[in-house]
Amino acid sequence: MNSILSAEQKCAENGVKLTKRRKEVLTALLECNIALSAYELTERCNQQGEPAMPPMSVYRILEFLEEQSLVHRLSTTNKYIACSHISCDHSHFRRPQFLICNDCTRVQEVNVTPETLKAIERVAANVGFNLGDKQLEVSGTCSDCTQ
Amino acid sequence: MNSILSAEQKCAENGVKLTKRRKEVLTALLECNIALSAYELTERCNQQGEPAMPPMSVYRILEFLEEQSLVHRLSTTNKYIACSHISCDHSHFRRPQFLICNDCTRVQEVNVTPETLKAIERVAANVGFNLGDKQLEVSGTCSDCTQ
DNA sequence: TTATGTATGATACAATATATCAATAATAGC
DNA sequence: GCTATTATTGATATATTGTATCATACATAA
Repeated sequence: MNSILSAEQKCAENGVKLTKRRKEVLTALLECNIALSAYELTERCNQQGEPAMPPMSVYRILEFLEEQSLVHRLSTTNKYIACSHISCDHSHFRRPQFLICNDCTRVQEVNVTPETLKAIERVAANVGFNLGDKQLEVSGTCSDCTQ
Repeated sequence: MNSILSAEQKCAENGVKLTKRRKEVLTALLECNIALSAYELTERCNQQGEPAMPPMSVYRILEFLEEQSLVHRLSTTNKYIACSHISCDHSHFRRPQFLICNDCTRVQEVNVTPETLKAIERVAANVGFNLGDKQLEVSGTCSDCTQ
């Protein structure tokens, strides 16, 4: 649970706090290591002995964790996943590119390459569109499921 | 409403039918020219004089229209938009890339370029991931909203 | 210690999506 | 044309997901 320490530190730097409840949610996400919906995550939290966590709180906390870049929201699936870079030092990553497996639902986080970004930007610029995205989500079949 | 004719023809070729109800839904989408949620679309359909269309039917019909590539589902926003190529002859387009404006919600459909696809595939292949996606969705600011 | 802001609890409800079965319409085969 | 079969729609119930709101607790600074 080194990640929790890093997360705590990161929050401190931003002048916000990783409270007990927030830790619970982040820990649940880190432990399961897959993408979960808000309600699935609520269930997980409530399987621990802690006082019951209502979905409303989970939504609020997820919003907070996302602002702190501790979790990512996958908008194509409406699920949340812990950032795979929590324990890394350097705070400036390239935009994330999520590879979502249609079979096992596993999600891998890699970096959008400059070439990809450039290629997408070029097409957008053709019609005067300004890219504002922070992330890319694509689905397919992961290595485990490609036999 | 040339598009409706093309759509009818396309369905005929596939051995399926563009029924009255399906036409209603497709027409509503074509007329408004923006992306709508299933329920928003339901409302639109029910503003016409036709017998009330329940949401359940709209969901079913949207599924059908999507299979026929007459409408696209934007998974990042959970909305539907008419394909901008319904009246085109050539049936084989490149995968669509949707440019979703965060300000006015307008959606432009362009084609994913081979370079983009290649760039994304390369990164995916690095971790043994097989791309299965049919479309790309990115958000930002459209030309109208960029003053 | 009081005031102020932040975080959480507790409910209610809105919005979105699916399951299921009955009724109707279309079509093929006779 | 008539019946068996399938496809489509109607009708209803319910599951799932997400937000609004106000009260309470908690921390921190003055």
